Formats: sequence, structure tokens, C-alpha cells
Amino acid sequence: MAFQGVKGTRDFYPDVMRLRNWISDAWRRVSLRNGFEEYDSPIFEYLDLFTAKSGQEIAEQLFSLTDRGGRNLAIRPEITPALARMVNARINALPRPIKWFSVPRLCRAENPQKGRLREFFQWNIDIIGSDDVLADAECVFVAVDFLREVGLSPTEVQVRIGSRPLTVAALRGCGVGDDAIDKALAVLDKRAKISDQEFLDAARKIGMDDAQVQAIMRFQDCAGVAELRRAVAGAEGAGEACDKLERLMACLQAMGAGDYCTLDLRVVRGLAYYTGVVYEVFDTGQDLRAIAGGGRYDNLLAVLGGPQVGATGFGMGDVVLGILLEERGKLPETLKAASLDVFVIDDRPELAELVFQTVGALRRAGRAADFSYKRQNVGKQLKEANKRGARQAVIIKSADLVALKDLATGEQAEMSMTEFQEKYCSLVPKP
RNA sequence: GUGGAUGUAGCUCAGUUGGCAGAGCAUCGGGUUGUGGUCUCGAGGGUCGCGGGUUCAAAUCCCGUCAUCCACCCCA
Repeated sequence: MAFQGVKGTRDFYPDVMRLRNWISDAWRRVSLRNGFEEYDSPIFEYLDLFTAKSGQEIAEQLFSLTDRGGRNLAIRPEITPALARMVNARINALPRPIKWFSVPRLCRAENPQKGRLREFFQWNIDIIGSDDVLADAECVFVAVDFLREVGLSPTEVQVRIGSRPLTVAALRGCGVGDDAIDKALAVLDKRAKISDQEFLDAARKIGMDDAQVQAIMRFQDCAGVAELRRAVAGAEGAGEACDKLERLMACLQAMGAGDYCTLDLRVVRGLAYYTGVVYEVFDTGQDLRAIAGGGRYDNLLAVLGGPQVGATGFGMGDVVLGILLEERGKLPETLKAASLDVFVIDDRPELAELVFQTVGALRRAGRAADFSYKRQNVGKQLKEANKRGARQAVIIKSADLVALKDLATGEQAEMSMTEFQEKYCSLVPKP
């Protein structure tokens, strides 16, 4: 083969494209019914936009380029900075809360492996302009609403919810110094993936003593808010963080998403900019990496030159999700074949002209109609109709007689051409 | 960047000790004398990832290289 696709990218042949559309249609449907509006941003931005948020080291993971005017650009690895840029530009004109969603195509120059590619799609749900934990609850609800929509049950997936400020308060409470907090968070974030011994070793490496590690593990293992309150009693800011977490869980319960959600203080999230509640969606089989992740990021707009405005949201990639849906058999059968409303067939080659007329009329009326390029016997044409995934076949028997055949049941009814046209070639009403 | 595995038809894979390149599915064409899906016959399709070496002879053995997958690092 002379050329192949670039490492970490996918070709979307029609059968795969149907799957991609099925997922993104569900993302849009769920977003809209939860009151979110769609936006999009350019596929490349100034490099600075991305490095400002996440630091210089992130530049290695970017596909960057220099344009002919010498500008340093990069293909977007996430859409949140662009969202912040767009919102900042109209922050005084946009009614709040700003509830926006997007399904951007993103690129990251990472090493491809299971569930991670260099080009992918990511559903983003964000609420900007509210400090209320209700906004966090609503984002989590949207994620749950989607999971339920595609047939994933609470026994198959769970949203694990933690809190950055509470974790920070717990760390301070057991004597971890300010300078070590970020490093400690990074170690805590790994805990779910490593053994207790490895965790202990990693914690020692950044200067935590055994008593501190034991204390923080007790904190992370708390199963309910009441237990948490006791574990962090007295730590600065802990009370407020507990209140918020409690309210969040209560809201989710009230909205009917409680069975999908678990309190889990082991969820910390990798990067530094989260300022409140954080959460990740996992499959309960634990085989895959996180399906989605998000949380509150109240400083991002300010970091990008805007005002201090509360923001919260999550992202869900198509790659891990696709693997999970496939493994759990959640993809609908009908996705596997192309679909067509009607296939028009002639009884004799002389009727070809009527086939073209009929196909034209059906299509103008809004129906998906097709026909064979070859004038051959009825059996062959039906075979083609079947292969094309048509629901019905119209067999034109003469200028005034047609037979309408249901290809699933085999039932067939004859009618006059006039009756057929009245029934099937008048405009299909728009939903 | 590091480690492991795998590269044979569009796909999934056989290929014995080195001895003519194979199957199923898919595609295309024909048949069942003209109403399909499951039947039947046939055809096309391969630089055996690529380059070198050993050999009378390499898909097979050796060296190199590239690609893919899996894991580590990282994960917005």
C-alpha cells in the first residue's frame, strides 16, 4: 500500500461513521434536553492559549505549527481554553448561567494505546457563571442522563465524586506543607491504580511520613459525608467543602441520578486547575480508563485574562466510550446495515422510465429512495433492495399498477399508481 | 522516550522439516425460466510489511528497518 493513515488516527468508513453519528447524536440529544446550547471553536489556536492554562510542559503533547506569518499555532488538544476565550470576549453580554456544549474533534501527540488515540472526539458540557453547587450537580446529571440513554446501567458504570478543596484541607490537616500539596495530589490521584505498598513508597518519596499517609488513606476511604466530617474536623475550609459535597449528593438523589453516583475521595484528577468538586466516570469492570472526567475550575477564565467567574464541566471522549459500548453490546443492531425507505423496481425493462419518475417523486417527498442501475429481472432487483437495507420495495407492474412489498415480512399489496403517489409521494410532514 | 507481542487477499486467519500462495467471510458475475433474504456454480483479488543476507530453493532461517497493537511515562 502506497499510503497509510497517520499513527493514532482512524478512517471512518460508512459502517463506522454510522456508529460515530449514533454516539454524537445521543450527545447532542441529551445536551439539548438538559438546556445546553451548542458552540464550536476553530480547530487551531495560538499556542499560548493552551500553554497559558496548563503550562509549558504540555507543549510536548501538542501538534503545533508555525504559519507563514511566523505565528505559533497549535491544533486544539481540548476545547475548554477556547470556550473560556469565547466567553471572556462576551462575558458582559451573555446571560448567565451560560450552559454550553460542544463535540469537538481534538488532537494530542500522545502514544496511542487502548482507549487513547491521537485524534478523537470529545463531548464537552460546561456551565459558566455560577458558583452554586447546583451547577456541578447539573453537569453530573447530564453525564448520567447520557449513560442511561445509551443503555448503561448503574451496575455497569459509576460516577465517582471527590472534592479538591476537601482533599487539600485533609492534607493540610495532617501536616502536609503548602509546597508539597500539588505533588501530594498527584500521588493521591494514582492511588486507585497502584497497590498500597506502591502508594506508601510514592508518598514517602515526596516527604510524607507514615502517620500522614495513614491519615490521608483513612480520609480517602470515607464512605459518606458524615464520616468525612469527622475525618477532617477542624481543618480549614473543610466544613464548607463538606456542605457542598452533601448538597451535591442530595441534588443528584433528588434528580434521580443517585444510583449512578458514589462518593469517592480517591478521585483527585490530574491537572492543577480544578478548584472544587471533581469526578470521573468509570466502568465497574475497571478494565478501561475513565470514560469521562470533570469538575469545577473557577480560576480558568481569570487565568486567561477574564474576570473571576465560576465554571464547571466535564469531557467525555468517544474512544473509551466506543470500546465500552461495544464490549457491553449496547450498540443497536440497526446500526450494522445501511437503511433506505424504499427501493423501486421495474417488472419489465420497458418500465424503466416510470422507475426514474417514481424515485424522483419519492425523494422530492422526503423519502430515502433508490433503484438499480441495471435493468434485470425482479428477483435480482429484490436481492439488491435487500442488500441495500431497504424497508420496502415498490414493484412497478405497469403505468397504472404497482405492488408495495414489505421486505421484512414479505407481505405485498397491489394498488394503482395514483393511489401510491397520493400515499407515498406527497410531502412527508416535518416533525 | 522505554519494554513486550504481532505483521500472509478488503476482513478473520491457516500455511508441517525451507520445496508451485490457501480457506472462510466480503466483492463481482452466472444459475435455480424471472418476487429477495438462508441455496448453488464461478471469477477477480497477495512485492507473504519493507530492505539485505544464507541457500539449488525463503512466507518459513539470520540481520536490519518500518508499521500496528499492548503496557510503562503522561493523561487537559
